Amino acid sequence: MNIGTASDKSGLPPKTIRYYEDIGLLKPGRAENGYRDYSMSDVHKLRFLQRSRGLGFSVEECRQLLALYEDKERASADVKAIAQSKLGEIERKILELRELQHTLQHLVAHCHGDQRPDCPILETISGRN
Amino acid sequence: MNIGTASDKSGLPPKTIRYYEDIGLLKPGRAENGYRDYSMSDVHKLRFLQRSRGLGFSVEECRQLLALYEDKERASADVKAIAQSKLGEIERKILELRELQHTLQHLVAHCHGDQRPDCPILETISGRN
DNA sequence: GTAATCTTTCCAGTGAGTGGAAGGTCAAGG
DNA sequence: CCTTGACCTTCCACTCACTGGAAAGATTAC
Repeated sequence: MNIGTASDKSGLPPKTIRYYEDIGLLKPGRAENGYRDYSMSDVHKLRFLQRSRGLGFSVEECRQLLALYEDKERASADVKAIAQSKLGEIERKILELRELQHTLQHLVAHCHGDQRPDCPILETISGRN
Repeated sequence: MNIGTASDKSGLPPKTIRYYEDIGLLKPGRAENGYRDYSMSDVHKLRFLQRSRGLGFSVEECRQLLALYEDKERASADVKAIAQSKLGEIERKILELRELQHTLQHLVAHCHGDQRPDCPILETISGRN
């Protein structure tokens, strides 16, 4: 199938699919006319990439995951290690996000919402101390 | 203080601090010798940038967030509106991350982490379950 | 006094795409 | 058969938010 169909089936834009080929993630066949020709197996890999990128894995991590996916003798310990390190990152991000949420909530709570320019929280945070 | 100290205190690399100056996020003073000279107020802004960037806000969004601290002449109603819209974004980000966290936690919990070839993480990513 | 460690500027490269031009191909309608 | 429009191809440039490195000047430590 052509790249457009593969794009529809995988959820990845054609540009991205070509980019993934550029960086060696998958090599589809070529039709007589020079068009890329995607097999169902290629589409499965594209979907795999689409999902794992969406889970926050970097392209390099996706390359590793894809290799493990393709390798029937893979060790699931490798996959687990990658996923666990991602979990650590996610947790840190959530904690930081909550901190920022707190800061902004204070800001909003103490903001009069009228035309007066004074805002005690702004003054504090902008480093008067 | 010099850029190195500001870097230590803010957690941002000197390169990034200079970049933020380049794109007009903050303009430190200059010492006699031409070195950038950071005040505590500058350091607070840098720390704020460090946090908000780490949470997925774009530099343009950070510019707006920073304006909440800097622009004391702004009608506080505007300040409040911007802060509240950012709060909405933060909440959505937290929810998204929690979903991702749940998915990955579930997958890690069911992954044996041994040499057996079946791995629920890969199976899920590849979309057959 | 000299070596190590800043700091400065500028230029180039990264990751992960995205946009657009110039041209080749294909299926449908008149 | 011809044209139109939707595809497809390559290539080059651009994005964003940095990051690395070179060359040169300033400061600090022994």
